Amino acid sequence: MLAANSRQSEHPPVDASDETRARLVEAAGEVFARRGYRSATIRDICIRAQANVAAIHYHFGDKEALYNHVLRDSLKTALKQYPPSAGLSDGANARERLRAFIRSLLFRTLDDGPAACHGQLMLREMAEPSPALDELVRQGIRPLYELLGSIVRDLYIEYSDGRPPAPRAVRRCAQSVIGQCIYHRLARPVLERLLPDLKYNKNEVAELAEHIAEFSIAGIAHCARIARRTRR
Amino acid sequence: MLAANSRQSEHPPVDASDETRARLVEAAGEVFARRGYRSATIRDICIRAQANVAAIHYHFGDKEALYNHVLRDSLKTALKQYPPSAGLSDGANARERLRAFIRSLLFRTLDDGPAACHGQLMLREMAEPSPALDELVRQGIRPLYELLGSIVRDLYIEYSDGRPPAPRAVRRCAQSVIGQCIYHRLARPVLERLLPDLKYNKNEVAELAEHIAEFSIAGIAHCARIARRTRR
DNA sequence: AACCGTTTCAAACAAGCGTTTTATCTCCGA
DNA sequence: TCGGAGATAAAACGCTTGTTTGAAACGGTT
Repeated sequence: MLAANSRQSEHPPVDASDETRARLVEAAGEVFARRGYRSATIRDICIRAQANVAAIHYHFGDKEALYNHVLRDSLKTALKQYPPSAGLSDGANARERLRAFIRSLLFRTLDDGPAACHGQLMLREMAEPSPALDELVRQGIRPLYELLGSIVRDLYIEYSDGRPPAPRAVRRCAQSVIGQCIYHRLARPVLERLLPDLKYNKNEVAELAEHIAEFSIAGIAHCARIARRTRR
Repeated sequence: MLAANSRQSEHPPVDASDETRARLVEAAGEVFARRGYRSATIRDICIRAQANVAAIHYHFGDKEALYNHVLRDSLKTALKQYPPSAGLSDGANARERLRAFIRSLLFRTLDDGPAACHGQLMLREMAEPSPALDELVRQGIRPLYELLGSIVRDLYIEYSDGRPPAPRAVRRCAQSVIGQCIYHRLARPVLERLLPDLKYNKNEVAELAEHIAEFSIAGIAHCARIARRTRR
């Protein structure tokens, strides 16, 4: 398993211009997303990538290393395509920043285009964490979580007359926001069975984002006002 | 696969008082929840149930049939333990009914006690639907979804001056509620890494339910008031 | 005690899997 | 032209898996 392999000094040849390698990562992303880590077979991946089964060992070492590459790669791609503060002017207020955060999170997790397996991969990581989740949280999720926390805190302060909010209250409101967004990726199979004419095109997702933003702002404002009353 | 097996007239001997069968279902629930359908091995299940590997073929037919039994069984158990209208008096108003719904949903999905694998199994079904999901939605999820829909509709009407609400608006609010609840089961691995001192004991879950209810009532009220303004 | 349907058991089977091996191909510099 | 490193290919290996087999154990009835 962990025995140093004898052929190369390092698993990934740092050489650039590696066509097969890129094809493998892309194909693996689709297969891992569709079937899950365990059910995905390297044979299936290699057929899609038009490569030999041995190519995975040659380029990545083993299946798990390939999976880690795919996970990192898909997160980077998704964050580049849907940055968390997309289309936001510099002096945007908390409400606008929350809207932008929600919109980008929704688009990022619901995107189903080819090679956009990020949402499904993340979902699987949460349903069944792999050793790669630790790094994923540290480098990908924690920054987003803290960004949302600061947005919610600003909103919260706004509605509680400048009083510093309890971290626990802010955290719960932030979780309410994320929950509403991620739900649509998670429950998609159920919602499709419940509402057969369900669609997630660009317009629908944008409207959904608007709803979640309105719903959440009202919720945060309400929680802040309660806090103002009870703390006085 | 589907060939009629030649030994018995029917796979499940309808005989009651079958001890091994019950042990198998219980052990299988734990293993399927922990490892997932694919990664769970019938050998592991049978060791935990102190049974022979052939027992699964004898009692259920095959692995998939066992899984379907486990799924149905865990849903039934969870709904019995946490009924969606627990502790609700007959003339309860919409706010109280929403609170009860949220509380029971949270407890049902977050319960981790032995043989309470319902939450994790459902999560896995949503991350990777199996053929059993269709029936699960029809018999388990749809009734809950419709119950929540009627509660939200009542609340909505209350805040929009008796005007009949748009089904789409009600649906979105209901999804916002469910999303906030299910999130905590889904994101548990992430939240544990983000907030190392996270606990989900009875008190915490009850407080969480209270937060989600307050947050949601404010959100629904806000959406209803917007509708009242724009429809006039 | 003999019988018979039900249940359990140890062992084997066949398929699929990740991985490894060994050989071949492809360039490019000497 | 040769040599050799990088990359690909086909085949096989060893292991785990779900399933099946055929016999043994059990328990009640005649």
